[in-house]
Amino acid sequence: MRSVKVSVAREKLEQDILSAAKRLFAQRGYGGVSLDHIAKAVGASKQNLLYYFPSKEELYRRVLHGVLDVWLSYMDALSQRPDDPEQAIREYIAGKLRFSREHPDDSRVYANEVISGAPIFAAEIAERVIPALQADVAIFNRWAERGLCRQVDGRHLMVLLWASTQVYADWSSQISLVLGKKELGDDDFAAAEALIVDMVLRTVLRAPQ
Amino acid sequence: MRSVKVSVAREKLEQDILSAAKRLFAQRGYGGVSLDHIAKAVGASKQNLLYYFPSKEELYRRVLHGVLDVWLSYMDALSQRPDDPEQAIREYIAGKLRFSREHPDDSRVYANEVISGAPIFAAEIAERVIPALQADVAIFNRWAERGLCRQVDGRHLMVLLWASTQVYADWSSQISLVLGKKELGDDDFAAAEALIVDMVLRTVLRAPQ
DNA sequence: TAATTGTTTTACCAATTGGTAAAAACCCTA
DNA sequence: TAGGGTTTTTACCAATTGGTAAAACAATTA
Repeated sequence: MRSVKVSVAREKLEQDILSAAKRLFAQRGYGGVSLDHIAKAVGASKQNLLYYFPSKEELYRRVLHGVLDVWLSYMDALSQRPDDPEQAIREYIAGKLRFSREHPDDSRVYANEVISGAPIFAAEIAERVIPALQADVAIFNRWAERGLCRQVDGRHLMVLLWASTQVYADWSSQISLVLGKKELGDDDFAAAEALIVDMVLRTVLRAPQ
Repeated sequence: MRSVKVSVAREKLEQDILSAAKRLFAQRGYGGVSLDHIAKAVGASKQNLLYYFPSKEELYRRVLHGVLDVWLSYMDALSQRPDDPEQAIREYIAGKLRFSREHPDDSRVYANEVISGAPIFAAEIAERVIPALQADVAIFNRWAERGLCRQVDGRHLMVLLWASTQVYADWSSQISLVLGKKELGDDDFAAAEALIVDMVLRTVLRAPQ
């Protein structure tokens, strides 16, 4: 039976810490960030931060957990339209690009962890990502069986979809240079979406027009 | 007029340091690696390492420079076959996947740097990568003019090619989980190549069969 | 208001960080 | 074998690292 007011204030600071930590981990990776950096970013002391999170690794784990929540929430588009591959694929790609646009730091934290071999993440990926992926692969297979789409290796296709959408978050600094802009805009994401959708539909659909 | 023998020994250790540093930076990022880590990895002392490289940042710069050399060396496949888009694209994709296969640490160092906003790399990317990219884009445009291929946004297409090939180095830990293997094999890279080539050719070529 | 609980601050700690200075060891050539 | 340059080691350094212990402060409730 805890007090509501205290709980709210506590939750607020806890969230502030988590989001500051996410931003910094995204930019510099786990080893490149100190508790002091994070503490200063939220205007608290390192010891105060350690009151909320017992260790740096535990804080990082919490960040990762939240990142994975967001990541997975953009992954169920395929199952929403079980009878319409074209629309399902369109929405999946649009959703993943929206994720890159709206949650670039989540994408970067995820990428950093995976690049370093997912030392902390591996178990959670195996438990949460792989089943979601297998569900999506199964959907492709069912479409193929019903003649709604061509037979494809769903696993490699999903990898390609992840790669080509998340790159617009993770590599935004380089893509900006490539496009000659300070940062990516709506038009750039629209162009990316058009290209990726076009490519995937051409490859996956049975009868492209 | 420097002594040959000394120079060879020196070069050897210098290369050892560079490659150990590359491996560690690839795995943990710049901030996650200490000079002591690198020194111990090559069996030398930190101070000895600082005799060869004046500072950690300078060592990192040297690593980045080498990485970019390798990266760019896989980027000129398009210009090798100026009259045959299909073969040029096939070879470009095969080459980039070979890069992921043979130089995964180079790919990861590159990715880490770009993800963190390319604080040190930006200038060199602008100087060396962008021109190479523009050359490739120009090739696509010329093909389109001559009716050899469909009109596409070469910049986004190149981004997609980078993303979908390098992901097999940077995300190998996650892709292994997805494929249910301990590590990626020849067959996986072959499957990836088939899918990517298929998709790109379908999209880019004027008359797909 | 007193006691209790929850939160923040102060004071530490040993280990590690990137880096310097100088002495010592090594190696080649005159 | 002596000297001179090159390389490595030893000895430091101040700052920062993640983390602990306890005191001080604030808020809530009996």
